[in-house]
Amino acid sequence: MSMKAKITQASVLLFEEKGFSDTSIQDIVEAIGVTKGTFYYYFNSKEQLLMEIHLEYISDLLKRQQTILEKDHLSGREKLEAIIALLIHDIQNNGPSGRVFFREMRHLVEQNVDTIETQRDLFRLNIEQLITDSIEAGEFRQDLRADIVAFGVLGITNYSYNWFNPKGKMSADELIELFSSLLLEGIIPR
Amino acid sequence: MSMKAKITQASVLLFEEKGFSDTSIQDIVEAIGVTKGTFYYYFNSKEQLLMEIHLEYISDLLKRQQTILEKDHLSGREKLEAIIALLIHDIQNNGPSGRVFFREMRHLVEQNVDTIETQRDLFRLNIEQLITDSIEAGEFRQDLRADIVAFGVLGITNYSYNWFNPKGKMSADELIELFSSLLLEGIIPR
DNA sequence: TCCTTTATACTAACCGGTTGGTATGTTATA
DNA sequence: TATAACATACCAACCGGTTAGTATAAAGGA
Repeated sequence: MSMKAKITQASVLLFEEKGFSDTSIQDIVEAIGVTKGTFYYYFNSKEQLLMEIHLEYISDLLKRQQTILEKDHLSGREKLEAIIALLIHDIQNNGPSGRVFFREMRHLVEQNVDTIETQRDLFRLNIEQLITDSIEAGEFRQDLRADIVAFGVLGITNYSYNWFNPKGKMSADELIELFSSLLLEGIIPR
Repeated sequence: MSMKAKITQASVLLFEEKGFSDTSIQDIVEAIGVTKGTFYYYFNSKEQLLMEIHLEYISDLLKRQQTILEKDHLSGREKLEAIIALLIHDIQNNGPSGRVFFREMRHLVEQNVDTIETQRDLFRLNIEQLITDSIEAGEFRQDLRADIVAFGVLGITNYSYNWFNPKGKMSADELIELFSSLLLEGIIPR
């Protein structure tokens, strides 16, 4: 693994554990056995490192969301389930990055916040569009508000980053099935 | 308002805006025009201040949840809707405190984290129990897992702290109705 | 009632320690 | 030998917390 990737990986773990502000660059370089000179050879600032972590996280999610949305043979329901699965599986593979993404965005400079928020909003608006289309197609309830449903889906999945342990008794696939069933079928018996 | 209350209020707003670690005690006392000595007259440490903010927030929510659960004439559905309303309305009244609660708990010392987590878990387990009872009573779907539904309800509502603006076009009451409908009836038409 | 004591509510000044960042020096590799 | 990849040493600024001291008010005794 390249030194830059080592620095990034160690940073994510430390940022997750202690937060961005309480993690010093000294902490980061000590974790991988180098010195501050090395850090500033690869990054111009602590903030730039945080920005790269954010960009990597959200652009990866957007790319994978896009491949789901392009699968025209899938129904709206199947696409929605696939996006839920994308996010829940991501806890397993990218949990630390996700938690840093949700918690530490405020420490980016304003321009970078704008960039990240635009991409984050795009992910949400893609879900909203999927729901709008499915409502129009008659597959989803006519009286739903697509924006609120999108926020609901994201709320359920993103909150899981805070409690779901993929190594626990319940597997990611079970959780995906349960959340999909809850959202699609509702709590009240049919 | 007492000086201690002033300090707490100013702190919540600053913690929300800049985060706990990036808010210095100097920032807090400057916001209300006193000096650091005043701060340490009322608090033993910055951490103690954070703990009091946390305690006030969660104990208030628990108390109000309890009054809902005690209303025996309400159905499970009505109780669940009342708890959703409790949390959404709280964004309006206690948004800053809520965001500080969700984001800054890690900065408490271990013993205090335990205390807060126990109360936070109690809030969730109360919802879980309500759902378990309603499933057994046949009011809710038999194939639901109460724990997952509780996490789902909390995910949807707590995530709203991050995006819902009570002063925007949509009112809190509208949002409560939309979320209740989504969770209870589901996305797929009946 | 007067005077002493004590409590309250602060202020100003300071301390040891840490921070992000920089300037410069050294080493390995191609 | 030139450049990439580091290490070393350092700085000015800032941090949470402490301390000594002060003005005002309340309480208590002769």
